[in-house]
Amino acid sequence: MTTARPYHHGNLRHAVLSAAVDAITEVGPAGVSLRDLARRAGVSHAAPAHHFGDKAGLLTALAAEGYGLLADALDSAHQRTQDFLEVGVAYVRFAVGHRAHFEVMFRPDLYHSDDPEVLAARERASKALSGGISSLPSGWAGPDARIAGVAAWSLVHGLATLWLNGALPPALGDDPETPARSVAAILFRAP
Amino acid sequence: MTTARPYHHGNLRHAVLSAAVDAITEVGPAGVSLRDLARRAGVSHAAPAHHFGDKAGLLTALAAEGYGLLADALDSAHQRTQDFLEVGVAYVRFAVGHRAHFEVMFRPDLYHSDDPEVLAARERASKALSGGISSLPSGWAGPDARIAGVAAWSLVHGLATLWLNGALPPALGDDPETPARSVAAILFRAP
DNA sequence: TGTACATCAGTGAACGCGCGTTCACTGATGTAC
DNA sequence: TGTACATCAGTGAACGCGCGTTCACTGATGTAC
Repeated sequence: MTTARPYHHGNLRHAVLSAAVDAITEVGPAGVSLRDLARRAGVSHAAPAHHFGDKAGLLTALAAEGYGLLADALDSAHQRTQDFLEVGVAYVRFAVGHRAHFEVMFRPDLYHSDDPEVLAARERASKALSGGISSLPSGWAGPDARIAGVAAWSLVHGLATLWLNGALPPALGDDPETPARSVAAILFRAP
Repeated sequence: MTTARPYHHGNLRHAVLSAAVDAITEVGPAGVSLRDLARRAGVSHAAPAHHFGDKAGLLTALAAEGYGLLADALDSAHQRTQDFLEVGVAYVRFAVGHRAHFEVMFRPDLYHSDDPEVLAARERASKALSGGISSLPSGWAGPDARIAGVAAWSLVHGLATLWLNGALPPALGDDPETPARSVAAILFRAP
């Protein structure tokens, strides 16, 4: 951050991605325009396209970053608590705390979902989530661990999505971690 | 459907809503334009706005219709099977079979979510879903029936959303009802 | 240390396009008499 | 049964706007000598 704005921005990539997070939080991933991001970042309107190619390229970078952050959050929760329930809670916390990333990640039609960086980060997040199943009481997962993983993922993903949409009853309070812990406890209680 | 196109369309409302379902299925709710719907419905570009006011008005009608269809589907499944697991499966079936309606319904920022018709239909769908909890083995819901309802809703909503996003492993097959039944069975097994 | 030059990140004017909205209009339909 | 008139659903030309993209350019930086 120099005082006088130099000709070379220095960190245009970061500035545009950061503007994208703000804009997406306000208007959603589909409503964002490259010109608006340029305005927010204080650069010429053609700069974002110059750097990212096009809007899909920008959102690809954001999705990859998002999957990386999610993987970090899940891994950290797992190592910290050794409790898969808390991994589920971390998933919900990530979705609500990184709404823009989360919304882009699950709209593969908006970005290049076969981008190598995206694939690698997604694989890492997927492993962090499904791998945690093993820390549950033995026998919980039942005969099909894959289906158990889908159930756990669906539960936390659904709760996060409904929460972000404002679809859940206001009586649940302000903190999504509370209902997240409650519903996860229902799913994960011993069979 | 008369042979020569008359000056008065006769059922512009239905024609535009139907075009909207097609368009949303192709490009998502945010990507739809009134001019495109007019083209698809074979009417002048100003006709949709004339009838629905604006895009939010159109999507409001679609959301109300969607909540009504969902309520019907859940009620029907409940009465047919007396099994809440099958109500959950019906939820997933509705989401996948009526993708356009489903996607609009859970984007309240795109329409007038306080519209009386929307509120009434949503209330009906909500009752159909949470009311079914009572058909579960007594004691399943535990001390807090509201949280149990949130868990059930989150599970089926999450599965439907992940399925529609193409986020789930292809190994699950082509029919979302199979994993829906499996994950619901995990959640609903006796405590 | 100084000079010349290649590189390339970012600029800004210009373009064509599809959009929502406006508004005077057209013509089909329904009702009063 | 026929005529006059009000209503209103839908038309189509016109507008201004923000968009993505193109492209010749500018100027900062790094490297060779």
